[in-house]
Amino acid sequence: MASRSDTKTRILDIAEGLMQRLGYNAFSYQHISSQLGIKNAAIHYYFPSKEHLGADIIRRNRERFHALVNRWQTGVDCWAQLDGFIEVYQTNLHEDNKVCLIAIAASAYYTLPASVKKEALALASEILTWLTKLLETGRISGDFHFEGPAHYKAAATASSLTGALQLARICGNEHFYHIIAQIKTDLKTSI
Amino acid sequence: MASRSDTKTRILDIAEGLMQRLGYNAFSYQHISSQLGIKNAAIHYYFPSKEHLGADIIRRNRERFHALVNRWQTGVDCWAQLDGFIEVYQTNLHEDNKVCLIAIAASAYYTLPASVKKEALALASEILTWLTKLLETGRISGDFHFEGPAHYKAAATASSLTGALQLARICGNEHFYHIIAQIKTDLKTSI
DNA sequence: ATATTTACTTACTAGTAAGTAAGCAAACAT
DNA sequence: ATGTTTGCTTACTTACTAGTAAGTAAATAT
Repeated sequence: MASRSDTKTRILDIAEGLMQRLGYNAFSYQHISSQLGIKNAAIHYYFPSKEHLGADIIRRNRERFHALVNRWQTGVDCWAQLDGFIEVYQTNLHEDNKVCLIAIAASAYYTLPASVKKEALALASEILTWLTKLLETGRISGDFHFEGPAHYKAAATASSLTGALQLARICGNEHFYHIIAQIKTDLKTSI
Repeated sequence: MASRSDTKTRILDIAEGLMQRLGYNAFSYQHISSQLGIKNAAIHYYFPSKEHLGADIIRRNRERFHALVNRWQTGVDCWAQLDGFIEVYQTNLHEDNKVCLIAIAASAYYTLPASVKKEALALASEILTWLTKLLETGRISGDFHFEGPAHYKAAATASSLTGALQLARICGNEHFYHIIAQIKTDLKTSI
């Protein structure tokens, strides 16, 4: 008998991968159960509905993001933090061209159960808040160069990263690296 | 008896809206037929499979894009062209927070039939090619300011626009306008 | 006037989706 | 040793999916 947390974590791992590859509406309990070698109903034992599963997947992603940025709280320089953040997206690219959960949630938004929408908003807000602070701090310290409100630049940068993974799927992975290079170039360009 | 082209066009109109709102896997023949007041099988008469329908939706979008940019071939200035291009996205935002077909195709990419993938690639490539030329021309004429290869900047800009519609869904429409403002600000920032 | 094509509808199939109820063996608690 | 909880499986339901085959009334062609 596997321990509760083991199976639950394995379900989340597989479901997260499927969600990022296939989208919210195209992945199913059957995909998960067949990959895990258990039965469909076993997933319902841990996640009564797909809504619970979907919300938990995004929640876990949020927690991972918190853990990441908390490690940087004390004196990691701006460019290193930006690179660390970009690395998350690059890892998704390398892991079977996964797309970030915000893109997945957004494109299926009007079919999502309430709690999944809510988690998606929390994730997006937390990323934007953090990125805004990073950009503002970096601009003050002279590390980053851009005009306009920092939260505009944060939204533009985040949406560019989100879009980069999507464009990479359709047009080829090199487009991801081109976009990263451009984001960095733009932040280096002094006025 | 409705004429062939009337019904076919109406199917495409409704299906396109559903695809942009719900995603490729969440919209169904039943959604279309009930909205149109016809039967499910009538759609199969015009579009034997969902693959045909999906591919035709994207193809029509490509043709619309061609028609748009062809009107600009003779001496419309760079900023007017960029504004015209952005307006397409803004129209999607206003029409029930539709997301662009590239985002829809990307997030469901690994569930898409071959011909739909192919059309998505064609659409994305054509947009990137056009935008690259516009940015390069604008940089030479001194209208746009940016560093690095024009096709890098085109990819970054296009992915930012694609992402903007998605972020708007989750976080609120104001984010779309912030991103547009930032894209324009960045292109005005001289070195 | 007759034959054929067009634009559908009716009625169906096979597959898959999420979700549930009941049972059962192993682990654990007392 | 006994009872209870845990972690599942078996077996099922309801709903919906794309897709098909056969039929039909109106429009068109000859």
